[in-house]
Amino acid sequence: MKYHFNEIETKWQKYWFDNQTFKADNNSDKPKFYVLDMFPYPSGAGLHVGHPLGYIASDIYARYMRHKGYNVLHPMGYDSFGLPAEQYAIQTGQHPAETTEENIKTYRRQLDQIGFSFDWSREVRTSDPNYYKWTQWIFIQLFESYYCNDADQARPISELEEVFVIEGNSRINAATDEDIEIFFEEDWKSYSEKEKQEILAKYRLTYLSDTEVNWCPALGTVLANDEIVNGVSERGGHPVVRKKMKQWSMRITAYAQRLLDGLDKIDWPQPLKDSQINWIGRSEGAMVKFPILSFPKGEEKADSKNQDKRSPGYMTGGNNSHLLIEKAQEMRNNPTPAEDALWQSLKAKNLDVKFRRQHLIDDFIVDFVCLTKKLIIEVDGKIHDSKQEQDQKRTDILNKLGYTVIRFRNEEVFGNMDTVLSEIKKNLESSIIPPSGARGIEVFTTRPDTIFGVSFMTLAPEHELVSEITTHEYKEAVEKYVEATAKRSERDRMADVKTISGQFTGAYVEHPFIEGKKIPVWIGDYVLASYGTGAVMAVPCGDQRDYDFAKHFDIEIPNIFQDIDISENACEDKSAVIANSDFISGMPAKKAIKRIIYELEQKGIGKGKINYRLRDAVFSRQRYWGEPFPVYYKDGMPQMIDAKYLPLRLPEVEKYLPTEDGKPPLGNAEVWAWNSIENRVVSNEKIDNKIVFPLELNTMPGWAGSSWYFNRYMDAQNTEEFAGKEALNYWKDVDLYIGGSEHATGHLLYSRFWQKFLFDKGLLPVEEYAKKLINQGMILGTSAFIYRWEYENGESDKAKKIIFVSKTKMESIIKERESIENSKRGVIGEHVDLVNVSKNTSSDKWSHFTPIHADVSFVNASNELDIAAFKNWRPEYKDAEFVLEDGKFIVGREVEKMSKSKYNVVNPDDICIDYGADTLRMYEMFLGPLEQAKPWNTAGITGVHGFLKKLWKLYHTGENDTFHVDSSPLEKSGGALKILHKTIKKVDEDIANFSFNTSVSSFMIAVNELIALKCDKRDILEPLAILISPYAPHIAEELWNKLGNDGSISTADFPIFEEKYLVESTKNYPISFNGKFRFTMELSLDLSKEEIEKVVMAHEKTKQYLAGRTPKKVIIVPGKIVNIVG
RNA sequence: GCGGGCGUGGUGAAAUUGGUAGACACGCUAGAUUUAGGAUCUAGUGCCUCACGGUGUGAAGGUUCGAGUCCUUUCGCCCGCACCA
Repeated sequence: MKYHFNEIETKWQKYWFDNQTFKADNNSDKPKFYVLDMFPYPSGAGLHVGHPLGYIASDIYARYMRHKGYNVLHPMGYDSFGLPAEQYAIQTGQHPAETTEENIKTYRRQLDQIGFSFDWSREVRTSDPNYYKWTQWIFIQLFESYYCNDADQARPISELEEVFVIEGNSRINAATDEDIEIFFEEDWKSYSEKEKQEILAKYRLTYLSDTEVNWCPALGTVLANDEIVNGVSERGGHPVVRKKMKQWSMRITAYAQRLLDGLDKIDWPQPLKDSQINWIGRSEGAMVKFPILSFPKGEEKADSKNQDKRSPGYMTGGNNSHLLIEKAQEMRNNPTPAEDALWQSLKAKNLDVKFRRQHLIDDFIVDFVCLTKKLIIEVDGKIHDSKQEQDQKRTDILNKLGYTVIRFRNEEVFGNMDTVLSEIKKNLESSIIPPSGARGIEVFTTRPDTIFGVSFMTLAPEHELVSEITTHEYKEAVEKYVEATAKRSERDRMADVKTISGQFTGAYVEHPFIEGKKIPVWIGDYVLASYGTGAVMAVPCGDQRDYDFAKHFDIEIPNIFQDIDISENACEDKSAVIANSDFISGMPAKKAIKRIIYELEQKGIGKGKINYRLRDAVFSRQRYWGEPFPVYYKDGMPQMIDAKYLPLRLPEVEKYLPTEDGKPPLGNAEVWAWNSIENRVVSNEKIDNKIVFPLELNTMPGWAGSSWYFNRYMDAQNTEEFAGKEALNYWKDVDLYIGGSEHATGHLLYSRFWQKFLFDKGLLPVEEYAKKLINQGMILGTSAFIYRWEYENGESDKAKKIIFVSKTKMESIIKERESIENSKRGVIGEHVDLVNVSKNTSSDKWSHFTPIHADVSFVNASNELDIAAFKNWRPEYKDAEFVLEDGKFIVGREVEKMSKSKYNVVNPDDICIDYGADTLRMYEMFLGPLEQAKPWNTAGITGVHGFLKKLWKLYHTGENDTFHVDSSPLEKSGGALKILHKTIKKVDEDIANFSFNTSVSSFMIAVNELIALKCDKRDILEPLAILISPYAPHIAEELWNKLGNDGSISTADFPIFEEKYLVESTKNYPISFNGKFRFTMELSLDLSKEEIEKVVMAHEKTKQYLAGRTPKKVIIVPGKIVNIVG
């Protein structure tokens, strides 16, 4: 009986479907095992032969684990929101849902045909409202949460509101926007509802913010960085501008450390971990604040009498100075009687120091301050009795900034000015803190130990302080520079690393440890606004970029390294000893860093800080085909739709393009407003901003739905929860996840973030969702090229025939041409005559060959082109001429990514028809290691197909090749048993190591050997069928059935390896001389070293190879090798 | 520049702890069989050499009785990040 794979495969696929063979139960006595594949985006092109590679591997694993007695969850679904369906909709008007539905049907048919053991009852589709309902729900949970750094977990936002009412935000340690300001309970109470919401947004784990995006007006959409090439759109080459847009962001940065720490707990490939580590980009260092010495507005009056002799003042105000400065002026002009009295006294008494009144310190207006001594004097009226607590907080903050605050009551000032003054004097004496303002430039540095080597400071041109600190003199130059950099795209700036550019601002900061040392502040585009604080302390002797900058602009380069020459290059070596650095001189970097951080913290001007490269993730897309946000806008502020009313379904639109005024496609929807009373979507006409409000027009990005789908599989039909507690606790996490490494810093990072968040909320039992992950390598295509002869020398190409030249011939023409070139004969070779091309007599202008992709389906295994098929492919090739070699046309081959445009796609459907699914499965595994990229070559498939035929034959040794096994008990002859157990052992090990390619080999070896033995024993062939069943399930089911078993083979117990069948009594020892193998000797394994030596030395070949010499040494490793040295 | 991975026949690749390099296949060669084959079977196939033998895992060193495997240097290819302070 022949191996009719098509019949067998259809039969068993139907059986599995009818019997729900692979439906997993959420309740079982068996241990659980969860095998997951990355679900595909169902594209219109269908699956090619590369896609199922990972699915086959995971299916083998899942089937193997079922044999091993596990309750296996092996689901599949579709990541069905996405761009191609939307673009197709723009072109054709067909609803993306319809296209997607069609594509899914194709996918399902293709997947079924390969015989996967998926539990389809748990299928998920991200575009299904029953699914995205829960994606929206998770979004709401994120909105209602903030990240508490003290508890190191996400907490409800309502907690914050409770604290704000009682004591403001000064004691909250949370992950927030950078520009968070301190406020007190009175402030909170005085804020409007909108202001409160604006503040809370800075804490929420998802928030709206103005984000710079790449806007392409011609395409009417935002583009991702990788969709832009050389400043224009990849598609169509339209210009792209940077534009600020209100976008949803995810505060993934809150989880940076935990995302890093979690990697230690999971068995994922190291390269993938490395790229996540790299992406998160943790660096340890310090924040240092350099006080600004400048001529800021207001301060420059300090010495207005003599413009040339202006001395720098200290900018001590905080970030809100611009709001407070007028008020301070007003207060200066209208002092209270007590303030006025004290002011007069302070001026009159010569205290040797300068006092300022109503001065800005951070975001406070203090009554009097001596900046050089950092002493603040406050004069309070009665009103302050009721505000003591608030005053204390203000004092605390000022103390933190290094100021001493002393407080007098109005009565004291009027009653006894002398006592007040002597008190002030006393404080001035004791205070020896050097001057420093609250206003300063903060920098992040990983090398705080090099702080004494700072000779300038560089700000990113976009830094917010640039406009404030630039002096009059440099204003024009700075503005010009800022404008010039703004014009260049981020990409240009990054690509152009070599050009050094920058501009001095005229401003100075003061060195934190060297009193009075002025450090010039520059701007330069080598500093990125988006990393750290957007400012660097430049240490030219310790950083090459700073060094180059300093050299270029002729800035001093102080050397702070002991015995290191920095005349040519900076020294970035951390092992250098610090010198010329006051209290850290002589220390190695590590110690110096510790000390500096300690000192910075003591002085309140800096602290140890861990900085991350990771940015918050922009979560808005200006697309139609994605999850709608469950958000409407009231007074411009986002409001969440109550979870009860989810899903918020995608509205119908007429056009899938953005609107003419640049709104996202959902702006075309006519019924897209939220009635907050009836809690339903209503027509836009009803918007009154009282009850009916506009809905969000953006949709969620592709990674929203894929960030939690693995949890949904555990309880895919649940309508009450995103997944039930019981199911979640049973399946817990993925035991094996297989997918591509291209998702390393996308899906695989975002999904870990969501998992951790949901874990924090107590909604999930584990913090990492996938214990083990394998990246399958890409299967590459083998493109076929044919070589087109290109005419030159001015003759009209169009009039000429299209001529293709067979590969070897083409190569020999080129070779010949080279030799002609070399000999400068200028005569063309005979091959050109053969193709009737007029001879080129000028040797400097050769015609040449252009390789053209030919569809691989026109090419056979011997690289011969089916010329007739090729001519029919394209009308322009109809009359083409072909120059053959030995009567054949041979194509060139090259390995490339499999893609439609390269005509090298191999369809699994064709393989299944020609060779069967079992052959496809085994061949894909046989190609090479799972994790490695490898080219597809259909020609090689015959080896695996032949193997399956041999396997079939092994069970069909009856008359006329009918099914036959010998069920009589096995005789003693251990040969077959040894083969079986050797194979069991190998397959067990290989599956444990995900080395599927080698187990296919061992099956081949086993079958070859069993055929040689003419083995027909049931005791061998039955376990063999189970062994092969994970790899080739259809043929295994058929054989299992023929062996007389009922039901599916899929849960048959996997054969158990027994060592006893492999025990050998002898070993064929390799005998080496000086490490060189010469011959073998069959010896008993019972022999001792001495006995082996004796036998080997007595062997005549040994004598022959020794040729009379006496060996110096004989190495004997029992059971392994004999090596004779001498 | 930084981080990671990989270099073994004509091709895809094997080689648990260092112990007979190239298993298993493809391809190729020869033969058998068949009306024919892209079917089946047999034998051979790293390279050099008629052979004896020599040589061989990108290259060069080293450790070792013994190295594809360990160490150092170096070259090439691929992937990720990229002025990250």
